Amino acid sequence: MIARIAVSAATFAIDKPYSYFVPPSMHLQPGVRVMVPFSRSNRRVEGVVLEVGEGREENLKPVEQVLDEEPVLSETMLQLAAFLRGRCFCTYFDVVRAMLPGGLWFEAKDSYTLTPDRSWEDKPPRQPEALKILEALRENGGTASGAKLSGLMEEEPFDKAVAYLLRKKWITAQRSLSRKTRDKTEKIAVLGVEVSAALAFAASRSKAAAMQRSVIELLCSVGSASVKDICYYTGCGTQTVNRLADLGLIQFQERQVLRCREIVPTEIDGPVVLNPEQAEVFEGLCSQLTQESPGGALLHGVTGSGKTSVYNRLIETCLSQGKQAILLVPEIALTPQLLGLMAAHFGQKVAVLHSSLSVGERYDQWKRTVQGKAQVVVGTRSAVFAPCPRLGLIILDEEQEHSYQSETNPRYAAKEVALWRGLKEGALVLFGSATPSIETMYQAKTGKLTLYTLKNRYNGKALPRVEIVDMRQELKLGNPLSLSLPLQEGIRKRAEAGEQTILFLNRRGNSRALVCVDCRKAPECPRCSARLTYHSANGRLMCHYCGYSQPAPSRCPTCGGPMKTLGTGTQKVQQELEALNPEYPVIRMDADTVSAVNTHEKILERFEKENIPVLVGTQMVAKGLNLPKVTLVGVLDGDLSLYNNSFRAGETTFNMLTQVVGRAGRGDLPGEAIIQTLVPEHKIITLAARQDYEGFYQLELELRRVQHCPPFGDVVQLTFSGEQEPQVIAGAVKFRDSLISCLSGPEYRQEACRVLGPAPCPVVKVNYHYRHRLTVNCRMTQPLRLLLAHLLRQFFQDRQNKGVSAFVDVNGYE
DNA sequence: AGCACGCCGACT
DNA sequence: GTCGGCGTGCTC
Repeated sequence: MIARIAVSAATFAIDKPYSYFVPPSMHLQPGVRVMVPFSRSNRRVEGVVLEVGEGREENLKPVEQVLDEEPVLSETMLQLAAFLRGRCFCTYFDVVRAMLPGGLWFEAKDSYTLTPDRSWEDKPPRQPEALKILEALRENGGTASGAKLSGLMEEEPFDKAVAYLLRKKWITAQRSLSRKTRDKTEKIAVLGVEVSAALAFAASRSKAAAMQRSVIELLCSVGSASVKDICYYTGCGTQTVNRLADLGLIQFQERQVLRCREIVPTEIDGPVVLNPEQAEVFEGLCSQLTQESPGGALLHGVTGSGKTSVYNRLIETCLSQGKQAILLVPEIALTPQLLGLMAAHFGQKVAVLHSSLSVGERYDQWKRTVQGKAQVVVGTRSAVFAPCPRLGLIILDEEQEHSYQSETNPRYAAKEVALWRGLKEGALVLFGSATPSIETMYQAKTGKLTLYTLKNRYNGKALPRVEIVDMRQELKLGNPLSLSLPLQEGIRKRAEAGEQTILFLNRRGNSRALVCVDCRKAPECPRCSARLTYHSANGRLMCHYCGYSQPAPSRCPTCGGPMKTLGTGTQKVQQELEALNPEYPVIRMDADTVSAVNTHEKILERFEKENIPVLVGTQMVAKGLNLPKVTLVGVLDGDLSLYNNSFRAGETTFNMLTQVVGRAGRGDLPGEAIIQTLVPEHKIITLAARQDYEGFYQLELELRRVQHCPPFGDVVQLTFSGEQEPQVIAGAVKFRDSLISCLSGPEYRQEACRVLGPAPCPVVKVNYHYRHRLTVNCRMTQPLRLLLAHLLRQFFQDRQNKGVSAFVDVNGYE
């Protein structure tokens, strides 16, 4: 018997099913993980069995070890892996890694043992590292783990020294595998000595140990802190903390990690009741669900139309047929209500996969799903791989959100995976949205998906009235503030009536820079071409791209001038408001006010309970809010997202505006929205103000048609990255040239491809890696996909591109 | 990528 | 002679 195996060590250039000989005593089936020898050195690597069959057994290496009793991947999942491998330009194993929970993986632990040959004691080796290792082993009773030994020195000399010692046969190496599952405890550091002794020690340390001193000082002032927090607040590495523990100054304790968010089941009174419109949609979906091959559907329902109730009833129906359902949401943190509702309705049958789950918990949920104990899986993107044995339904809520597209290898689109599984496993795939993406709506209009529409709000209330304010006019009228006169007036009126207003700044809300007042320069990350972000929580500057951190300087490093923080603008708005209406309290929600303690639910809770008149916030206030007393919503810079040059700029802006406007008037009181903009005549803005999705769709679709963008064409981005910028560019140019020359060949004649670039990525340097990219505007057909895969393989095999990596994004969001 | 193999210069 | 650096080629 031979087995075809996807091997973890295979890179993109050499990835394929590798054949291995199955020893007669071994029982193997597809989907189990194995250890196999690989490459000339026969190092043991992990693999997944793709198929088992007869074949020529000569010259094959044997499968060494079986890691699972039962397959961890079903036949369908293996097929899906093969499909995604071709789609995402990645290896089999990249996909397998995405499909399985982290807790299933094994960690190789090396340990080393002294041999009886102690000749080195008389004639010590010249390399100091080698001697250090030998002595450490002797002290430790002859055997020690690799982790402990490598902690004594830098990584590279360690590897060299070990290789040398193995060659000399002075030590032997052993490798053991253990489950990576870590429990949900956290390492807490406390002082091991008196505060005065610790401070004395800190003072006695040399300048070089500044980190140790700041750790001690931190612990003296707060008593105890988790190692993670210590690293965050002082900027030290874990090795500094460990060093202090070795010196006896601090001790470690284990503490149970508090689960980030316990899901609180919503109070529900009886079963979900649908209004006539919902009932009609539900009937349609239900009959589709019970078909042999249900296909896909799009539920387009205005904000507040009660899509969730339809999901709920549909999941119920699915379960009653003895099948399982997957509900995908863009971001777990932003959908507490939905989670509560699911927990209330389905109780123990729900498995929730959220990002703050520990590896072990994730593994438990995965197992419950495999065994069919969890019948409803709720989670983010990766939950689309949930191993449901009898899948009946996949729902993607807020289908237009870009979090459904993976930005790391494998760069898969959850929508595509959902459709593939639906087709293969006979499950209904339902996309839901108030503002469907152009591509999805196009599919619905052309009959690939069945379209269902909910036109009315559940409570029968009209959508908010929207007013557009021309900010150029405001300037002419002599109003220099970021709040226009109509908005000021609106806020005042609501406050007097005891109602609430939300002001929305169209920013990501996570970047505050520190800028020099004199020379206007902001400190940049030494590893990236990006500004450092100021974190007021620890008074440090941090880099969002690579994690670099340094203490915030009080003086400008270039000119010595005073430094000032440059916020997201929320602070400025707050100040304006307080100057205008000193009697009304205002709360702010942005990167600066949201923290681990002051979570955004807490801020919202305060806003609601204390009936604070105004909430000013960034994008984080836009989603999933249901606050009945909010009757006015103001968007301060409605056009901002129009100015990025992605083909989705119009769509993003329209979605954002619709979403924000929909926050007003959720209760019994009618809502109103004010959009401030510098381009009041812009079609996207006026359409959003009228809440005219259909008009927006027609406009945008025509634009996409002319630009050959989805759904009419594809935008492929090939990104090249490496430490040597000229080499990266040269590699990209070479790739472009061979792509162009291939495209001029006869078999690609009819493919109208435009190849642009290479151009530097918006952030050129990340962690010392320069990134440049090519943009290909084309129709992503199978031949073209194969061509790109072929050229990529060629690229990776080219010695001149050593140290340069490349990846492909199809219709990504950057 | 990772690792062995082979060729070449340096040093005991 | 032996050690270690570096270029080359292969991975069932």
